[in-house]
Amino acid sequence: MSHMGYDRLMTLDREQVLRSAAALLTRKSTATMDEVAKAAGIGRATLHRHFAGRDALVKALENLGLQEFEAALDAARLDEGTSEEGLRRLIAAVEPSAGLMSFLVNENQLFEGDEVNEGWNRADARVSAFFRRGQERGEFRIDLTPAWLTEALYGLVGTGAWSIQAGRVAAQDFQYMIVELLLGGARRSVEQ
Amino acid sequence: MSHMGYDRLMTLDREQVLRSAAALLTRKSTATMDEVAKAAGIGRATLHRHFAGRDALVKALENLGLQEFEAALDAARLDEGTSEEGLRRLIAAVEPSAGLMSFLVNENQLFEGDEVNEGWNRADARVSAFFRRGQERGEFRIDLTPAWLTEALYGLVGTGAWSIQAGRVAAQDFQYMIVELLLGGARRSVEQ
DNA sequence: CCCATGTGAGACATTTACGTCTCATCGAAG
DNA sequence: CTTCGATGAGACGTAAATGTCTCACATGGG
Repeated sequence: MSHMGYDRLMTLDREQVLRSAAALLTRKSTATMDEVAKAAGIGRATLHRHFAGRDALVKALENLGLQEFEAALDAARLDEGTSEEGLRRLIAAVEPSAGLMSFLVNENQLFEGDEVNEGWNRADARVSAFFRRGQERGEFRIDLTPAWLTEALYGLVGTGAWSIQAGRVAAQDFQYMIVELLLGGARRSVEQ
Repeated sequence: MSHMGYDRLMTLDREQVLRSAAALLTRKSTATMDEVAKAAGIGRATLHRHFAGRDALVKALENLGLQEFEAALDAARLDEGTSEEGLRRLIAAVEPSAGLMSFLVNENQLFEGDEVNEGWNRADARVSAFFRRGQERGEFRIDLTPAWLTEALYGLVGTGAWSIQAGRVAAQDFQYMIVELLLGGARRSVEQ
């Protein structure tokens, strides 16, 4: 077997290339195909053999990110236990993909009407439904819309990933920082 | 008088060009100089007369954003009243510049070691000091570092601006969404 | 009325990244 | 050993954006 058009099965090579591309593009979203290739330790020609062009590469990254995020949603088992427990599991499951998600969150500005977007709409719906469920259970406040909480979750994950990457916060605090801020906010409450 | 090198005084023309450039680049960070010019309703040549090149344009935007953010910090009078009141004033004061800040937050990834960065370090220090002061007063929880709260504030402002721009949340909710999430989080607390 | 300044339109050369191609090499399977 | 396939290096041609330049126009002041 070798590399083929289908993207369901992907060789380890292809996956590793995507990994390093994600790591690079997270830091420098305008990186050249040549830089991407060098970062992956392969030649530019080989990169083009794997991905028809830059668009194809970005689309592959979107698919990978979406795939990982949906896997995280599955792994988080959002409907088990309290909403807080579900959220903690989700952030924990998402942490390995945070860098990639950070890139995609900032990049998705450009894309519209793609079929990829449909996939993200599904994921968004799952997150949004999770927050709504939490509201209905009385575990989440109802004056913040599920849509906003969803966006805020993405934003905080991206910010967290970038802050760690920039060395401004400690990597080990990723989950705690995000979950605690998202759940409890900065205000010091009596019940704590 | 005409346009001159100094940037402290700037003609209304220059300022308006920067405004529209910010509005465009917030939506499409890779917009062409030609697109920026057309968005500003001027010719590409004129744009180049005002700003030596794309780098100069971006740097001018950074200066404008920094200037506006520092003005917002001043206007917020962070040391008056409770920390919560200060934060509310800051978010309110920052709202008009949220789009520009959203652009800069995502763009600043690239720049390092500039003199602009020094300006942002000053601003960061002010925000961070504000959170630290709130902690010392017992108004903010101490298990979230001032550095992280600062980053989260930037991230949430950017996310809020983008979410509104994308039509996913209502513009009128900007301040409330950010302040309430940043302060109180999503958890429904007994005391409310 | 005339002139000076700023402007828009567009031509032009340059740069840069892209995408394609060729060719020599390396490695593994037969 | 031989052969087939994938790779790296690099040489192209191409497309797009940039930055500079010229020129005609228009507007406003002297």
